Amino acid sequence: MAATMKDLAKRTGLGLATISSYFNGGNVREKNRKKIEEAIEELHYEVNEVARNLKTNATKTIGVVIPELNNTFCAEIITGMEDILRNHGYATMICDCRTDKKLEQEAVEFLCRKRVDGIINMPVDTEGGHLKAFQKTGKPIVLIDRKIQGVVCDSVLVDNEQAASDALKLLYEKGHRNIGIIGGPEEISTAQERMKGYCKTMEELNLPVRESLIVHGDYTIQGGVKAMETLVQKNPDMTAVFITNYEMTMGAVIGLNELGIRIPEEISLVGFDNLPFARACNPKLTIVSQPTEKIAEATAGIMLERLEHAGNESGCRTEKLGTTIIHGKSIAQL
Amino acid sequence: MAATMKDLAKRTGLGLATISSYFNGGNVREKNRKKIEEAIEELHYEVNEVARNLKTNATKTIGVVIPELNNTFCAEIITGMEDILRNHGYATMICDCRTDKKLEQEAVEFLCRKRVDGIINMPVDTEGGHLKAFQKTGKPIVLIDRKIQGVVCDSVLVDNEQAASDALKLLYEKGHRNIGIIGGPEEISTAQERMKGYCKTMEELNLPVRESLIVHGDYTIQGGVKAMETLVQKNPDMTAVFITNYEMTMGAVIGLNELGIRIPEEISLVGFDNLPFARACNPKLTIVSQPTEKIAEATAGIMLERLEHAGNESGCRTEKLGTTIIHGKSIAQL
DNA sequence: TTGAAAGCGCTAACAA
DNA sequence: TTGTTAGCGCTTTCAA
Repeated sequence: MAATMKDLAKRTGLGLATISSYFNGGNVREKNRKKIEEAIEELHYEVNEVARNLKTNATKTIGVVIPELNNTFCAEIITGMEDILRNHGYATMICDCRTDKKLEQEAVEFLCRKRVDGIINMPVDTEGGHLKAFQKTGKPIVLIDRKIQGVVCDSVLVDNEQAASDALKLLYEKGHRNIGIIGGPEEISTAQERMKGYCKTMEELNLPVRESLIVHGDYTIQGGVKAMETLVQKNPDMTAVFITNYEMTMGAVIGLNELGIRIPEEISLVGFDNLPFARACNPKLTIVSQPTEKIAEATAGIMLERLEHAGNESGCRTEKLGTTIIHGKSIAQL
Repeated sequence: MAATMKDLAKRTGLGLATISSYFNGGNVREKNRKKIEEAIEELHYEVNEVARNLKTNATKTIGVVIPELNNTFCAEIITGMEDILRNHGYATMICDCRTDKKLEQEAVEFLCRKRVDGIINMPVDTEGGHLKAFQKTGKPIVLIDRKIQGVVCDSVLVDNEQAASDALKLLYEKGHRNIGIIGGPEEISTAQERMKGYCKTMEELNLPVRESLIVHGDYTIQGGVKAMETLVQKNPDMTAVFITNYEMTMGAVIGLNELGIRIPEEISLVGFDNLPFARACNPKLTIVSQPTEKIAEATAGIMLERLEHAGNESGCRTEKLGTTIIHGKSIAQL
């Protein structure tokens, strides 16, 4: 068994409180400090956080529930958040729910039992029922990327409507009029917003919003491949496509390559996310880039504020971040 | 404050032991079972794992320490492991040490204080000093992907030498003789083995191992770009390059594209990892593919066995898995 | 089958 | 500055 504070006390002849005080930054006489440090060394003592957490009723751990860890967008955000939270003394417990509502619900319950101090969630269940029980504990919840109906809490979002609008206008300026879109799952707010941005901007530009130019993918690579095939087949006059997430962008490129359709000579493309991939494509892809680093900072920032100024219930904050377009060579000038 | 078992006891008029028994699958009279369930409902009771963990001296949590979460190879393995471990009742605590030895050491210490039941590590520090203290606790450690010197424990590896050899032979068969390699950091065992496979196979094939054909990259995208630039500049007669990890493969493709060098007409390529990326390249990349799913299964499997048959010290197991070549169109027939 | 009580390792209030 | 002590929420003996 590992050494305990009691062992340290016995070894040094000091009281438990002195030992505890040593670990919690209290005043300990220099001589005793030395004694304690020697004992720690000899006994290979390591604080037992489990016991500490039980006593202090705080775990210094934040639960993170995401749809898919194996997804660059998620991974980048998590990497950034973990870094910031760790630097503030908070650990991170990541649960990948594999885009499954039931697993998501289980993940939240699990984290609840683990008594995490807060939850960061990129939600799969758009109703938000999975968060209700946790919210009753009064601990903070921060939502990222996607809005949900039923839960009142902080969130960090991206201006998806504007992002889509920017992409469309860019294609328009280059002379494109028959512009297809590969949208996402209809129940996800980001997909709705990007689609709305497309439709609104098409109308603004006096372009007809034709049914056949709209395909709903499922945010996966294979979904992107299929969606591109459908678009190409249905729209012989289409000159450009806007793809609304990274996986489907990859899929769209695969689809075009496999159909032997040249980018941008035959079809122009505006993709989404993942700069290195865009750069590695030949020709380089023009993409809408989401500010993952800023999302991470904003999310961690809000969480830390809630944790450190608990009780300071200042209504719920919503941070909305802008996207940028990274120019490649995947748009032909018509 | 959240409800406790005491509250349930009070509410139902039962003793603490009965409540505990209910949660731990013991025999509880049907009538009391009902009462307890009602009380749980009313009080929104959730087991406090922190307290349970303190008492049972087990957290049912596995620490995972990796160099970079935002790396498909790592992310895929973790996703697979997490799934298996969760299905066996174990949670996962992931620490991304950002390829930093100091952070890696801190991560292990942190997990130690958190009293995780075991650690899975893709090591950055090849000396293994960071694991020494944890190993003294007698809890299991499973290493993935990379060997280290000082620590005797289970590991799950890939046959990197064979992987490199396969790639080389494939290029040789297609008529290539001046074959460059973009290797990894010299201290990492996977990089050493892949390099060894390259050198040995070149000799076997009676090809001179020329200094100028060997570049050591740093396993990053930008490193791949630079390495490819160097290789091309130094070797006008080089017809093919073998790249030894995914990030550098991406970098190599970017480098060639930016130099305006055509694949495979001017330079043939064998890359590493990430099938979707290879498929999205134009032309499709031929790659060495590592069995991430199998690595995940093997690692989780060994860990679970150690956890469930603790004390059954059967020496250390080393699992070595094979790679496969996925054929694309990035090799020219000379 | 159930209840009473001890104790896991720690923190913190209080007393010295 | 240090020691004593209670108790965080749970599991687990032991008795009933």
